[in-house]
Amino acid sequence: MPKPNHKEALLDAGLAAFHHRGYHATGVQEIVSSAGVPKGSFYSHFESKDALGLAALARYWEDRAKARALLRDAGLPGLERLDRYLAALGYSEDGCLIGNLTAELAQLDAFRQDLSRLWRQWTDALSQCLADGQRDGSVRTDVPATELARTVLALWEGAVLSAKVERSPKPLNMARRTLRHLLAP
Amino acid sequence: MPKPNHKEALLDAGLAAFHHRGYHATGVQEIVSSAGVPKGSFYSHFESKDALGLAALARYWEDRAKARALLRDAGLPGLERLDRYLAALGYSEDGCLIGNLTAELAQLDAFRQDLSRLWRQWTDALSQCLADGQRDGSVRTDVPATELARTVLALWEGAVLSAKVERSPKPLNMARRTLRHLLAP
DNA sequence: GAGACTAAGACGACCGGTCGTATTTACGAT
DNA sequence: ATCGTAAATACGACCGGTCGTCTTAGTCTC
Repeated sequence: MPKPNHKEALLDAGLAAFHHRGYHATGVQEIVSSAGVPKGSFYSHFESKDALGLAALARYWEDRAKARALLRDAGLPGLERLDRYLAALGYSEDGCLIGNLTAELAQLDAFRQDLSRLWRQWTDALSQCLADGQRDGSVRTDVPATELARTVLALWEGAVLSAKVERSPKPLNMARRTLRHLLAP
Repeated sequence: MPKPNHKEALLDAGLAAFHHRGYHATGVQEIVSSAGVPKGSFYSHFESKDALGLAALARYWEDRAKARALLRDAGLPGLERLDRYLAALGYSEDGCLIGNLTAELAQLDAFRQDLSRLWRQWTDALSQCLADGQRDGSVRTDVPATELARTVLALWEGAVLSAKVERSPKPLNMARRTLRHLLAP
C-alpha cells in the first residue's frame, strides 16, 4: 500500500501546475519535483500523465463542492443562492481549471468525455438552483431553467477568461451584475 | 529575399495547428511538415515559435476583419449589426483561437500583452457598435456601452468554449438569443 | 570573390514512460 | 511472537523519442 500522502502530494502539485501553466506546458518531472516524490514512483500512483490530468480535474470539481452547497441553501431565494455561489467561486489569476483545460484539451479523446461530463454536472447544479428560483419567484420563468443555466455558465467562464487576461476580478463583478439583471423576473 | 509563400505557408499551418491542437501540444516540426517547408528554414521566417504564435493570433484577428465590418454597417440598427456579426463568426469545432490561447498562454510574458490588446480591440469594436445602437434606440442605455461590450464578449467566448466541448453550435445560438434579450431596450 | 540567404542535421534539454533492483509488506509455519 | 519467504511496492537510472534552436555547409546573386 503506497503512502497516501505521496499520491495526494502529486495530485496537489499536478493540479496547481496544470492550473497555472496549462497541461502540455507542464512536465511530469516538474510535478514530481514540486511534490517531493521520486519520479520512478509517479507511475505507482498514476497510470499516466493523462490519468493525473483527469484526477486533477475531478479534484478541482470536488474542491468546490462546498461552494456548490450554496446553490441548495433552502433558506434563500434561488437568485440569491446563485450570486452567493459565484461570489464563493471568486477570482483566481489562473482562471478556472475546467475552462482552461476545455480550451486546451477538449479535442483530445482522453479528456473530452470527462470535460463534457463536468460541464453537464455544472449545468445541472445551476439549473436546479434556477428552477428553485423560478418556483420561489426570484428567477424569470419565460426561459427554461436549463437554458438559463447554460447562459450562466457561459457568461461566467467567459468572464473568468477575461479576468485572467486582465488580471483583475472586475469582469467577474460585471458578470454577477449582469446575471442579476438577466435572471430577475 | 525568402519566398513569400513559405512564410505564408508556415503562418497558415501554424494557425491551423495551434487552433486545433493548442500551442504547447504543437511542435515546430509538425508545422513545417504541414507547410511543406524545410525545418531549417523556419527561423529564416520567424524568430521563434513564440513569434509564430503571436503572428498566428494577429492573422486570426485580421482574418475576421470582414466580419467586423458588419459592426459598422450604418444601414442597420446597432443590435442587428451585432447579431449579424456573431452569426458571421459562426461555429468552429476548434473554438476561438483568441479564447483558446488566452486560456493556455495568458500567464506567459511573451503572450499576455498581445492577448490583452486583442481583447481590448475586440471590446472596443463591440462597444462602438453598441454605442451606435444606444443612439439609434436598438440597444438599452442604462448600462454604459463598454460594459455591455464586455458582457457580449464574455458570453460569446464562454459559449464558444461550451460549443467546443459539446461539439455543437447550440450554445452559440443560445448566446445570440440571450444577447438580443439582454441588450434590447 | 563577397555577402546574403537557405536548409540539413546537430545540439542540449526535456518528454512520458520503463525496468531492474531495492525495500517494504503480507502471510504462513513454527 | 518470531522468522522465512513470497508478493507487492517503491524508485534510481535509463530508454527512445521529441523539443526549439543553432551551426555550418551549400547555393545564389551581384
